[in-house]
Amino acid sequence: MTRHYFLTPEAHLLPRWQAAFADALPISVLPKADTADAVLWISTRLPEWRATLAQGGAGEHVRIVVISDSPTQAEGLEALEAGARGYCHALSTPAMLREVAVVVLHGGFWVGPELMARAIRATTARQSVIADMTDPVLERLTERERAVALAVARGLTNKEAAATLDITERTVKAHLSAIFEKLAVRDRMQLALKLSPYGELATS
Amino acid sequence: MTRHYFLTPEAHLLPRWQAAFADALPISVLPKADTADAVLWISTRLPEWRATLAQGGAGEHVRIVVISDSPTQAEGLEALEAGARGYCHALSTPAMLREVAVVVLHGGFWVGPELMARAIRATTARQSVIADMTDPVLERLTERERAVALAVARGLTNKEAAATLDITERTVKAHLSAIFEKLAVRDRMQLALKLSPYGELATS
DNA sequence: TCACGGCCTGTCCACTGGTCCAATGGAGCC
DNA sequence: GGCTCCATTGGACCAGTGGACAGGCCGTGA
Repeated sequence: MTRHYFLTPEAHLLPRWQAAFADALPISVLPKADTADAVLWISTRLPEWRATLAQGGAGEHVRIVVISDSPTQAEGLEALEAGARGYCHALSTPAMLREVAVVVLHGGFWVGPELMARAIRATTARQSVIADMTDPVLERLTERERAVALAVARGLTNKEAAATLDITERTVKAHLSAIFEKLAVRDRMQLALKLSPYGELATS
Repeated sequence: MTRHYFLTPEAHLLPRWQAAFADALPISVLPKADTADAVLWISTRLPEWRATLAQGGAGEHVRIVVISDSPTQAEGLEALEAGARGYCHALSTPAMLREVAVVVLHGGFWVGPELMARAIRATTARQSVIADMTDPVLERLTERERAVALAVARGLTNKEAAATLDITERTVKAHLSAIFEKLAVRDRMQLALKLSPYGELATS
């Protein structure tokens, strides 16, 4: 049988929680290790909910759902990052709570679609930059200049860039002059700042 | 009743798909609008799976799960970004497929834990940095050093930093030496790279 | 063939960046 | 009063940077 623990500062159940799960248990501290499947509902009204979440989710068969009186995207992300499998409104209807329980007990994640969209977007935005070599800034440079620009923006000195590209330090300077001219920057620092979104790219 | 459509190039079912859902239907083109709940399983062996996913997921009561013969995180992110509610291995066991179906039909997302972790990490990394003013890196510096560090990381020359902070260029150098020492970086470029997450902060 | 552009290299020079050594004044602590 | 930490500045010195000017090699296209 699946147990539903509700961890709140007041250690009592809201009527709708009881309506959702007949066997709901109000608690004020983490329950003992439970062999059976269980859902641990943690309220964000608990000041130390983050810490509790972090320790409670460690290698257990317990699914944790964070419930908030006023859900925000930032808070949701925190909850998920800390190991929660779900994040929802504390005043969700009993039917909704049961949905959430079904999802997390079956290995899924329950988050708002907007939150999910945001999480995904942030992830892909990062790598799309990496994948996208034909940027307006970099495409103005020749292939060799691009290599020099990335090396320098990575923090290498002229000598080091020369070594990695197997050319003379003088040549690096020549390319740099062209780069500064084309990108309208005065020095390597401004170049690095202009190319900062490509930081991950340059490092790899 | 829940319908399960399997969209593949060959338009035939694998045995395990049939084992998972008695009413599974093999298709080669998008089905007509379905009023009932339905799960649309799209195989990545379909060359145009991205496009199909994008148009198929538009405002329907159909949950889309992308199945891949060789799942990767990048592909998973693409799928989720394009509107899929789940992403899993095409050769998952029937029991697993049923789990996935339960989750997505109840409004959840089914993604690998690693994938989820990555998505979350990418999102929170950016903003936690901005929100967190007392970072281990910057808090190792004195107040004055911090100001110099941010100015320099912003791309200012020593002379300019001196002017904005209303001190001598010589003093800027002194602070910089201390900064390089404390943060264990060799020059202003490395400093800028180390502080690059603070770019937004420094500019403002 | 000649012109043009990308790529590579060289020398000379002025400026910038970074370090070493050294010093002063102020704030806080035992 | 000593003592420590911080901010400030100075001089000297050398490595790193960037510009000016000049040349060579090679491929494409008029």
